[in-house]
Amino acid sequence: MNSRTVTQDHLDETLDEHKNGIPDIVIGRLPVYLRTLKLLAAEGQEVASSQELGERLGISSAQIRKDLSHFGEFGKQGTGYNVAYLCKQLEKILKVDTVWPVVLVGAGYLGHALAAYNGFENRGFRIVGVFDNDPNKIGNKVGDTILIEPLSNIPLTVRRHKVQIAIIAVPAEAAQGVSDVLVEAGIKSILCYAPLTLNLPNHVRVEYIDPVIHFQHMTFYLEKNTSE
Amino acid sequence: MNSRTVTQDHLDETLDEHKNGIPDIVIGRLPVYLRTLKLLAAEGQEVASSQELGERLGISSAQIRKDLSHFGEFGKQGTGYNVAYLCKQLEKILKVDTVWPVVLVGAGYLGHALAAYNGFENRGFRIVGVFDNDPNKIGNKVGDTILIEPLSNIPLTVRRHKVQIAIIAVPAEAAQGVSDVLVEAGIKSILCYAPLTLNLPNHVRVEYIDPVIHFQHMTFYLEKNTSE
DNA sequence: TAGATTGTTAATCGATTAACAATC
DNA sequence: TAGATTGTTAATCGATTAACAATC
Repeated sequence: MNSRTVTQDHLDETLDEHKNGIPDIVIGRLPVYLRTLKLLAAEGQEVASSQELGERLGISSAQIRKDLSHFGEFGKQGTGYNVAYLCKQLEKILKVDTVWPVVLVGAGYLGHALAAYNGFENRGFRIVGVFDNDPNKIGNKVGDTILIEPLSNIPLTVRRHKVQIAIIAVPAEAAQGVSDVLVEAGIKSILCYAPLTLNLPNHVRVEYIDPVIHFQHMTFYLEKNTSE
Repeated sequence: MNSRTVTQDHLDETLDEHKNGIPDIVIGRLPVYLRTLKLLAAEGQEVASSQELGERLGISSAQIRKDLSHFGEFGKQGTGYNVAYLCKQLEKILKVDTVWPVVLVGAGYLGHALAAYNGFENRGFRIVGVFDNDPNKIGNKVGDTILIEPLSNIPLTVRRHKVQIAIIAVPAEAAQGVSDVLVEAGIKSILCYAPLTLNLPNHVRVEYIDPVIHFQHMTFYLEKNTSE
C-alpha cells in the first residue's frame, strides 16, 4: 500500500512515486478526472471550471487545481478548462493516447465478462489474449472473437505484442501461480481480481479488485437489522 | 472522495468518519486484514505477528498495530495475534458475522459473473435478487437459481429482505437512473461497476469498481513501446 | 471595467512511522 | 530469565484546504 523502494541496476526509484516527485495519490485521481471530462465532452460541454468538476466528483475545487498544477497550466482565468483540451492532456500524461495490449488469464464467468466488455478500447486498452488451463475451455472462443489458449502460450503472446499489462481472473488458489508465470513472461503491471494479496517482485505493480472488500467497508457504517 | 458532512434530523455525522472518530482509511484496511487472516487460518496457522502480517500485505507492522488499537487489544506481547480470534473480532467490528442480503441490478455478462460467484456467502453477503429491464432477460434464471426480475420489483424485494446494499452492473447510460430507483427503494450502500460518478444523496454511500481506472493509473508508470 | 476563475503559497489537518516501556 | 512482540506516544511526514494575487 505504500512506497516500496526498488533498487535496480541503473536507477533508484519507488513504485508509487514518480521520479518527478508527483504523489501517487494524485496520479490515481487523474483517470477519474479524465473519465468525467470525457462524459462532459460527450454531453457537448466545452468548458468546465474546477468548481463544477469538483461538485460532480464530490471533491474540492482546490484539490483539482492543485493536482493539475503538477503537470502544467491547463486552464484560463475567469473561464475554466477547455474540456476537449484537458482530456487530450490527461490522456498524454497517463499515456493512454494510444492503445495498450492486455492479456487476460482466466476464462470463467468473470473472464468472459471482461473479454466481452466493449468499454476498454476507447479508453486505451485492448485484450489481445485469453488464457486458461481448463482443457474444456482451451480452443473455445470468447465472444466469438478471441481464442482461449493454454497458459503455456502466454510468453509468446506477451513477446509478440509487447504486452506489459495482465488481468488475473482465476480462483484465489491459482492466482499466485499465475502471477509467477506472468512475471516470468515479462509482465510489468497486474490487475488482480482474485481475493488475496500477491507476493511479487518490487518492479511489478499490482492493483486489486475485490467487491467483498468494498462490501465489508460499507457494512461498518450500516446498522444491522435487529428485528430479524 | 472526502468526508461530506451529512446533516440529518437527529444527528450530525459524516459519511466517511465514524461517530467514534475512527478514520475511514483505517476501516478500509480492516477487510484486507480479515481476508489475509482467513487465508492464514485456512493454511493452519494459529498465530501471526504484526510483522508477519505486514510483510504479507506490504505494509508496516506499526500501521497494523495502530489500526487495530482503535478497536481494542487483540494481541499478546511476545507472541502476536491468535489468527482465529482476530478473525472473529474483525468480523464483529465490520459486522460481517452475519450474512447481508444484496440486490444486483444488471444481468449482462458482468451481472451473470457476479450472480454465479460463490465467494460472497462465506464473507458475509448473499445476492437475493437480480434485476434487469431487458424483456429478453426477464423471467430467465441466472446460474439456474435466481430469477431475473424487472426493476419495478426492486422495492418489494428490498422491503421483504430488508436489503441495504446494491450492486449496479448496468451500462453507464443507465446507471444514474438505476441508482435513483435504488435510493428511492431505501438502499443505503451501492457498489457501482458502471464507469461514472453517481450523483446521490449524502446518506447513501457509493464505492466504485472500474478496471480502466486501475489500468490508467498503471500506464503512468509504464514506458511506452517506442519501437512500434 | 467588473466578475470569474486560475495557479500557487502557506497554514492546517491528518496519517504514518519510529521508538520504547510494558509484558507475555 | 532472555527474547519477542504488543499497544501507545511523540515525531515526522505528507496531503488537503483556504486564501489571494494574477489575469482572462
